Amino acid sequence: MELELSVDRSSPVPLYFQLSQQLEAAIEHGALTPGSLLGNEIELAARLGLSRPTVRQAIQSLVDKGLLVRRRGVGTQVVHSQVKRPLELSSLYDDLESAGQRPATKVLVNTVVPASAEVAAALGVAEDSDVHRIERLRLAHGEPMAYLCNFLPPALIDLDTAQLEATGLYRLMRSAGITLHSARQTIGARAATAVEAERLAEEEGAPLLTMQRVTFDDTGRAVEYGTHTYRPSRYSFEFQLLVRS
Amino acid sequence: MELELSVDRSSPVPLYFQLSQQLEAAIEHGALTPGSLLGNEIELAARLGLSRPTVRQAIQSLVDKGLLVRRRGVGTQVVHSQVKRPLELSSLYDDLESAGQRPATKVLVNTVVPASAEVAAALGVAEDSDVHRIERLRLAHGEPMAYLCNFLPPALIDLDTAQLEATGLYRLMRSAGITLHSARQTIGARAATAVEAERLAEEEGAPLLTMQRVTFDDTGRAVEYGTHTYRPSRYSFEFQLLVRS
DNA sequence: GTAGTTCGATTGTCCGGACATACACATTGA
DNA sequence: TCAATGTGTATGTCCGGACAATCGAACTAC
Repeated sequence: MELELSVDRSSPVPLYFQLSQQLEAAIEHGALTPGSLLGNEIELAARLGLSRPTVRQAIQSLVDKGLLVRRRGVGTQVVHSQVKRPLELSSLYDDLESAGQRPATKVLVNTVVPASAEVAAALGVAEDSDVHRIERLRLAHGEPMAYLCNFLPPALIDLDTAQLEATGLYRLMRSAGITLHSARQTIGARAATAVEAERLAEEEGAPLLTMQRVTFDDTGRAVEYGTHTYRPSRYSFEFQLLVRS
Repeated sequence: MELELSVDRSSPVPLYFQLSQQLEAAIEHGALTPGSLLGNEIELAARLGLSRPTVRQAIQSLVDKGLLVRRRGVGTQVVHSQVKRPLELSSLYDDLESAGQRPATKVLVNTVVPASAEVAAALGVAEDSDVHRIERLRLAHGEPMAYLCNFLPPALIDLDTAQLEATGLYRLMRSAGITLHSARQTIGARAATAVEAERLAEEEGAPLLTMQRVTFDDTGRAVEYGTHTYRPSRYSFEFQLLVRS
């Protein structure tokens, strides 16, 4: 079986990227079956009219994604396991949407408040300086699923309530030209207080899943701090990890 | 300020790796301050007597780790944020130990059982075939912290109870020559049953943090399936994420 | 003064080659 | 029979160069 691969040299898309996408598609589509060898790099490069470094760059990106495994003296083969998606800096909104849940958002609060000590420390701004505060209720199938409380530094983005109800916060930030880079997260659990129970239609004392997150852009600025609580019967965190070798 | 960098060509350690380690150390140590430019690649290569691709490979590995950011036409600079550690495929034991908690483990069960449907599906073995089952209680400061129930395929590793109490499961597997590759994890929460409460010295109905994980080695084989419950007052999941661009 | 343009600097992409290293397998030897 | 050795093949590392794309700043023109 010969895999059909080709590159378009007139395209502005980098050659290694064209190749890696085709390989990834072939794996996803099943044309490259798990465990199968990929053929050696030299020959592959010759077949495509590319140099070996370019082919290696394409392969390496898929190795980094966990789709391929290289073995010296053996070859490169497709990992045969149910690799879903590696852990991304994901938003709840996108998670739900990709699960076909058609999420709804109700904005409870959208205002500017002085930063508390906790918020100031997380965002790296002065205490009592102005920060945006938004509180949202995320619903799926009409049922409350999560309560989201977020703080953003001022002058970063203007938060329109209508937009917040139509899409997710991360998507808004990205379309505002902010390139998200990393986030620090803590996931825990606790018993619901009376107020929390009321918000999420749970009983007081019921277990809640909690997540706190500080998100940074590519310059290292903190761009968002959030405290979220989820109903564990409706949501859990699910992700794939890769070892860093 | 000139950063002291040098490579040892007689060392078997790859040159790019030597360089990346020195740069990482310099960042960690503070010699390279956040936001500072790294100097252009050409000049850096010349100074070290290396080629540009080698220098680029070193820098790239740190970019992948989230320590550096490249900007075309500008240069490469150190990310200025409190980057802790990226999310690793971590073991609870290592987590605790690195936090200086001196964890203790009590092995409750270490036996071989026929695989249930759930376990068989997770490990990719036939139902009712033999699998190892181990149940452990993880303690810190004499207090129970987590209850760990794990299943392993047979003939992979022999599980000595004494060893299990002395170290973590992941460390045992690694030293048995198994190279961990990826894991699929689910984190949730639920109320403790009477049995769970008893084990963890909690009250019935108290919130518990739960984690299920299937771990794969580099050939894609499932090598471990685990169901863990944590006391949320004693433990929470904390990690750093990077965006995949 | 402001907007548009040019230009230098720096990374991004790609090439072709060379040698080292590790693994699998066949061969050889005891 | 079994272990040690050799051999082929594939990836790992490294080199030196070339041109393109992009960013920032200085410069120019209105």
